[in-house]
Amino acid sequence: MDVTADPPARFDVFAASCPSRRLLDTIGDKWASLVIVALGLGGPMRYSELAARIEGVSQKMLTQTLRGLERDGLLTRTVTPSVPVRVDYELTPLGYSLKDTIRHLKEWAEAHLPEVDAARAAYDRAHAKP
Amino acid sequence: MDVTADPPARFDVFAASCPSRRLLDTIGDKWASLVIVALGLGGPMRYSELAARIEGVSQKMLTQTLRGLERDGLLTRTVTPSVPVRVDYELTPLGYSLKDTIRHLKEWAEAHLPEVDAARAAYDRAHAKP
DNA sequence: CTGTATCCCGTCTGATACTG
DNA sequence: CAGTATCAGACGGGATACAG
Repeated sequence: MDVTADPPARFDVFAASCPSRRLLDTIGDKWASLVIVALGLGGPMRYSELAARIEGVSQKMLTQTLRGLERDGLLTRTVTPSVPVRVDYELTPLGYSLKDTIRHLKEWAEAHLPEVDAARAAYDRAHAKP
Repeated sequence: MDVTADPPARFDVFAASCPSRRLLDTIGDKWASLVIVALGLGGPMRYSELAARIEGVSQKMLTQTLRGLERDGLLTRTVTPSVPVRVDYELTPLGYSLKDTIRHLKEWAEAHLPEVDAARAAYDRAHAKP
């Protein structure tokens, strides 16, 4: 291995190529974060349970999201070849660690979202068309 | 104040109408989070400084992002009517508190992104076309 | 310097229909 | 049950031109 070729070790979030952008891709994904929270709450869940629990997600988006999270090593997909088939999803330790991080977001939201709402209302009032 | 009328106090992240979705809209927004980090790092910054610091952001997106954050009460916009005009942006206390939350994300990223990369590589290898 | 206004294309998403 | 395939519409976001 060539030690002279390892610039990616440093993080520069402002660089377009910073890997941290990919984390935001996951966290920011509405469905991905909901899947993580759901699995973090109640342990393994079946496909259909997730579909029922997460309001508004389409079949396509759920599948797509699960594939992405599986690829990133955040959850495992277990197929039981019964009839009909049964597929369970479960967070990996990596997935659990991310869930804890998401919990910080949740706490911030619960603590400060009312302020954001107030700020929005004030802003909209000030900029409303007369 | 009418205590009988406060159902929104409970959070159900799985409900389509949950206010927490709006937090993800902000955090997940690539440019919004970068603006917050940038301002959290070096105090107030001018429009042009932000544009220079945040690699790859277009004029349109920067302005749009700043307006959104201002509306949410996360930063203030101060216009100095000189010639040419000067505009400074600064985090509010609310914005600073969110910055701390984003820092948790950053720490997770630095600690675990290599694992995600490894997982992706393994997944892609396993699913590659032969 | 700091925006606003338009055009426009690629991506994302949701329905719908079909399969192992 | 748990997906895959396909298509059309909505939307984000960049490039460009122009204004206060």
